[in-house]
Amino acid sequence: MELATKYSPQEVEGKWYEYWIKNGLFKSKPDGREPYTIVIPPPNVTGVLHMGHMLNNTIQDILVRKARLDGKNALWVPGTDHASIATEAKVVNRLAEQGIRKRDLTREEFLQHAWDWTHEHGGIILKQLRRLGASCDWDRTAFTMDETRSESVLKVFVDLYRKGLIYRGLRMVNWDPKAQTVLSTEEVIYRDEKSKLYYLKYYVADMLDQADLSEMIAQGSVVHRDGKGYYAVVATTRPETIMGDTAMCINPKDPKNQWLHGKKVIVPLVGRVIPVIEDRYVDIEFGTGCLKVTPAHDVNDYQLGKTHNLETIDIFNPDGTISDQSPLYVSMDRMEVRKQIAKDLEAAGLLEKVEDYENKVGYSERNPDTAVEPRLCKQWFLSMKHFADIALPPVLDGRIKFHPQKYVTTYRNWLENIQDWCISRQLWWGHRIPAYFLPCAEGEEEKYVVALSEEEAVAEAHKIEGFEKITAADLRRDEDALDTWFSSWLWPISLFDGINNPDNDEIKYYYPTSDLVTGPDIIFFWVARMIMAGMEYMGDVPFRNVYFTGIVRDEIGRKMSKSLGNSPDPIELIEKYGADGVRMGMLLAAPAGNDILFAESLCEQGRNFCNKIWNAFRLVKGWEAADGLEQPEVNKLAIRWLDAKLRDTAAELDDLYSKYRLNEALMTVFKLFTDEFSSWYLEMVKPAYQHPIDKVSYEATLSFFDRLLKLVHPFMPFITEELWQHIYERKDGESIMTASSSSHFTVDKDEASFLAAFEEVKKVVAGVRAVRNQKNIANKEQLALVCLGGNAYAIFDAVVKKMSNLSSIEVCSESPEGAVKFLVGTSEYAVPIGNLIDVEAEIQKQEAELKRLEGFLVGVQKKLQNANFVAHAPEQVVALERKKQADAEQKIAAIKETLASLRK
RNA sequence: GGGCGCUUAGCGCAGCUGGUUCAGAGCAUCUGCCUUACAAGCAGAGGGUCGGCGGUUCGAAUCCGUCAGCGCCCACCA
Repeated sequence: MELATKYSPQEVEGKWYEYWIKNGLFKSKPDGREPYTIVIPPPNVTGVLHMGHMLNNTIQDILVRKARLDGKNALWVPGTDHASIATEAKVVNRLAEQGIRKRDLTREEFLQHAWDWTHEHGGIILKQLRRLGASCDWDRTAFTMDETRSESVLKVFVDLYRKGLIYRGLRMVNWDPKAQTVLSTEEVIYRDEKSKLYYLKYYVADMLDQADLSEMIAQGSVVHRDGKGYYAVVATTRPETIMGDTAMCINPKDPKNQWLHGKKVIVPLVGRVIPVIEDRYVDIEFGTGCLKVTPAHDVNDYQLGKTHNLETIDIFNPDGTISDQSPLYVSMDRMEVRKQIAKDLEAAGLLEKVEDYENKVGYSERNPDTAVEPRLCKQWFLSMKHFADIALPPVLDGRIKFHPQKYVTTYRNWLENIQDWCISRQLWWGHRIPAYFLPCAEGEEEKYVVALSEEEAVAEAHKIEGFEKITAADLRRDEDALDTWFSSWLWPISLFDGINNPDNDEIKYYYPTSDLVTGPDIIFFWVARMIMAGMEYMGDVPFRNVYFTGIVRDEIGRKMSKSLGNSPDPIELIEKYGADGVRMGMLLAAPAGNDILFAESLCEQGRNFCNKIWNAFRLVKGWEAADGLEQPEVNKLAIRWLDAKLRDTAAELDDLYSKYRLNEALMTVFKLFTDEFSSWYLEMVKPAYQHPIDKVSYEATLSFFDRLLKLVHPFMPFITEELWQHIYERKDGESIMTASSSSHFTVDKDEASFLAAFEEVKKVVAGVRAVRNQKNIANKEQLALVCLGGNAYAIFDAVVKKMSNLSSIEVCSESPEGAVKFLVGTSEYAVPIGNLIDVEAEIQKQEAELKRLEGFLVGVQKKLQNANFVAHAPEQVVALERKKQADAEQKIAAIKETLASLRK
């Protein structure tokens, strides 16, 4: 086979991916083996692959391929999420482009558009994942809104309702005026914002008794007055909400505002007279200590309103414009009103001052430009106390491990302060809430039943007094859909149909899954809730380990985003560097939990590594194996060494995998291949040009290559499959993916010391090479090596000779003339180079080394002279220091001798 | 305001319960090589008072305190 000098992924990747699919190598079904299961964090069905997915899915694929190689029954289940709010927004936008407004469509028509869009764009992302090499069992591809999953969601809703954990209630919720739906508290993102603090004048409506007032002032009241009368000053960041003011509040303990006690004030511009109420909630220090109370539009004000029985005036429409409940600015946008009202207040002399102010404003996670509006509405909630109680223990006691562990604290804090989960959304794209309202008269309290189907709902309704005769036509199903996460939280269960069919073989075999790989940004949205659902419905954790990846950023640490244009297209990267190269690039910079600063140059490194592997293969495959040839000594040593080295490294890798230190595992594999295998082993056994290699060494090399490819495979599936198929004749359907490899590697004592000795030998070789480098002696030119006073590693002479290109290795007690000397440990070596030697330079070098060693010796001696050290430190440590001292002294003596001879 | 984490070579990082190989590998840099596997390569080399200060200890990158800088999460101060 003729091989190009460069690996070309384009010719290889598609071929093997097809082969894997054709042979059903990604498939899994329950059997007697140990299962290893990952469920994919389902990407948005209409999404496209971005760098975050690349990282996340590369990691999952590495884990699943490793498990497969270890002989486990590995399953990675793919699927997509309907992403209710995001997808609905996309569909609405697309319709808008076509001049269609959502509100002009019926629910059915709209859903038809949404499904069209889903079918058109859906699953693109899954196709892209194939390019990456993702070894998912595609036959199992699921969708959060497919039949099985939908049925599961509704069942769970009904079940939780019947358990009393789902309730419907009037609450202050977060409203996204753009998407026109309510959001959960987790979907609101608070950002610091530079804004203004407006100081508004609220004139006092009552007549003031001058005597009282004087006394108040004497007691510390701070009174404001101008030509139009007495007034209070209220500081607010939201002047546009004054139309909803129904009270002003002061702290009863605030002396400055005592004069307002029991009075009434007039809302500026609006003219409405509102009472001054008192509540300890008000911060005396903030602003003037006067708070305007708008119960309809602020969570705290709502609480105050409830306590003090205030009227609630909702001045906003769902789209964020001013409603007709307001006397002013009707149908203007709230943000416009803020600007306008400031001007109008100013003009009316009702604005005392404006200050710059920094505060936090909540934005919609899905519409980051839209400020969320607190709004009072009736919604469905899931009571969370119970779930927090069942979800906390498994994480605290280690049944679920977080990597990195620090997220345990985050998790706990959230659960301990959990709020009820608002699960209804005013959207159509999603699972429609299975609640049916019964007919009722205007103003009467709503009545409803919750049931899986309309028939059931009718039956349920019949049980209610007064509704015994009701028919399906009388029922009105709730228009709202469920929060997307209300389906995702069932994912590890619903993928195996564990809700509908709790005792089926699949759920029993695959649940709990093994590892979950996801970002810390959805720890509350998803991870925590899956644990809740798992504990509630399976009585067991949904996964054993959670690997939190970092956020993919660009080289200078900015988050990758479309608007910044700093996010490379993953598919283009794959085309440029090959999937294996990109996978390596992603992982190189990705320690668990740290953000990764992605740079294309990392993919280059990956591509280069592919070439390295490719070329090593070219070399080996180019050899001609000769039968009767005697095996050189150096080959025997090399083989013995690499065999041990491979087992040793494989053990190290297993350890790294078990700790999810995948980037370190990759680095270990990388060094194993480039340094140990290519630079050392291959160079040792490599026959002279156009000479054959002995059969034994050849076979050994092939088997080493085979073993190495398996170690590399989880990281770089394509190139490893390609080469693995070429090492030996393989049967059709065979694959490196499932090639057996013992997973327990050990190195005995003898081998360990052999490995250690070899490391010393490498230093000798490096020493000779350094001499060549300094003296500009070509590699072709043979040198001689003299071991002064003895050769501790004589059995490795063949190695040293070949790797340093030596004519001879001799043991002498004296250094020959004109030699450069170097030390490895305490052994001294000399390389005679005749008249090439530069005596002056050599003296300088040796003197520098002498100085360093003498300094080191002083340090060690100080330590040993310290009676406390000798008395307190463990014996071993003291012995070690003594050895250091002896070694240093020996080295110093050797250098002094060298210097003396140089100076002769 | 509360909580968590980080600060080690130019860069991004590893250094587990304090003491062998503790100051490390990778990339980048520099030097020399187009040595018939690979120049997308090979062989060498340089580079850090482990954020500052204080403490515990015979001994601290490692433990404790404190300060500074950075980051993340949570929280109803308008």
